[in-house]
Amino acid sequence: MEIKEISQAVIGRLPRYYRYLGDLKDEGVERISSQELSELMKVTASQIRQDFNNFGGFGQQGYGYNVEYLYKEIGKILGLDQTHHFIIIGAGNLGQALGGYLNFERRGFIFSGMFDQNPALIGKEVRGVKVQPMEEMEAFVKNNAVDIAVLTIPKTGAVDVAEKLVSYGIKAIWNFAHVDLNVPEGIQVENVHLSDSLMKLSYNINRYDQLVAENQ
Amino acid sequence: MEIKEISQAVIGRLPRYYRYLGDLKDEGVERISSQELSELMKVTASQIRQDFNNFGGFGQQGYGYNVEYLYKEIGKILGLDQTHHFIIIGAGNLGQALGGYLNFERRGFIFSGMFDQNPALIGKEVRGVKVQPMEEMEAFVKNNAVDIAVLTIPKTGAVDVAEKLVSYGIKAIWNFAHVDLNVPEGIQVENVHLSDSLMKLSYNINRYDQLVAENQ
DNA sequence: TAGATTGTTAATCGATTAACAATC
DNA sequence: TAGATTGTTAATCGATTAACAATC
Repeated sequence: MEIKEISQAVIGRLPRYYRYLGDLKDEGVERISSQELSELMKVTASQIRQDFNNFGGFGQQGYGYNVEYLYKEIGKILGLDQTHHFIIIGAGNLGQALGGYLNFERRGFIFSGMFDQNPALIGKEVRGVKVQPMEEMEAFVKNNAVDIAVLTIPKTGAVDVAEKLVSYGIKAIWNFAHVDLNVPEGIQVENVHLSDSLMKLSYNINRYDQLVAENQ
Repeated sequence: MEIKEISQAVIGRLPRYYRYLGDLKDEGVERISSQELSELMKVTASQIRQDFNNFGGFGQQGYGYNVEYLYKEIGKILGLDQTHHFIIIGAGNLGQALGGYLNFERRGFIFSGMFDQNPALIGKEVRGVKVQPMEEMEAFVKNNAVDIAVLTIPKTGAVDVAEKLVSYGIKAIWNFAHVDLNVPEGIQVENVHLSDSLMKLSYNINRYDQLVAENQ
């Protein structure tokens, strides 16, 4: 089977579709047209149809889309029908928050290990998982089929830790450290740079204030 | 002064420029050309020059850009020369992590209040700020010139709380709740949907696995 | 002045939207 | 069959890249 390259713009929209379809499913809605969904989600119907058609036709002319079927298919595309094991490096508040988040488990992401440098945190438990010293990381990754590493450590050291994780065989890094990692091709990285996000917000506040000041 | 509308694509790149320039400044680098910066950041020099020119010329032909000047200018564009007061709604681990993050303060974001529904958390202190009951929110926002509300509560209730915050006069919401808020024009919202981000990562892992399987 | 590098215009590329034929 | 709505092609729009004249 040939796999067409799908743009990250499309991929980025899939989780939102998935969320809306999940809600509709829970409300007992059986079918929906691209038009109805477009009004709900405030995007164009055209975009919805284009997006879905990247993966082959999920709908039916004259009918629309079956909500439950579409929901499941998008889940499959996102790989949510598969199980991934993740570990968290950095057992501070953010690491604990992510470790404690039950919804990840529901989507197939299994929280299986947690590591920290700080001796004071070793042994602490988050949702049944004990914090281990960094020295245990290598053996743990290799023995437990860990796919994903979540980096919730300060930016100093993040690049080094990432490099080590890759050498241990990790496939993907969810990076909360405020630094760009440099990983080999084939290792997936998803950055969550919280302060970048806050700065964008700050820009938009300012921009709006200026706009208002101007039109007075 | 006329203000040109800048695309969010450009705005989204500014924090990253800001970070690199800050690092260069700390390393004592005085000037940099778009070419050098492009190699460092792995973007095209053309894009760098286009981006900066949205805000007027920051460079000098034959010389390049003065690092410190450019750093400061981007900071101003992002509104980091101004002070914003923020409160956090939801004093769980994520809320505590964000409240405890010192770097925000350095950028002009002052953590000034924290609220939660859960009586067990009331009175708890995060970086000198005491958790207050939700009933205190209205008076606090009105009396303390709070600009930004950070929503770290479950998605149930988030829409309601956001609506209330807007009625109290908040300007912007940094939304960590996994739901789309519906706010009036002029209220800035920046969503951080963590599970969406994790799903994208999951997609890319899968995609790469398939690619490898195919080419075997 | 010559060399370097920006600022800016033009060309290209990709993503979004519109339109409509296919088909349920 | 007629009406509805998809799948898909074509048109438009916006963002990125290339090219080069301006200028330090």
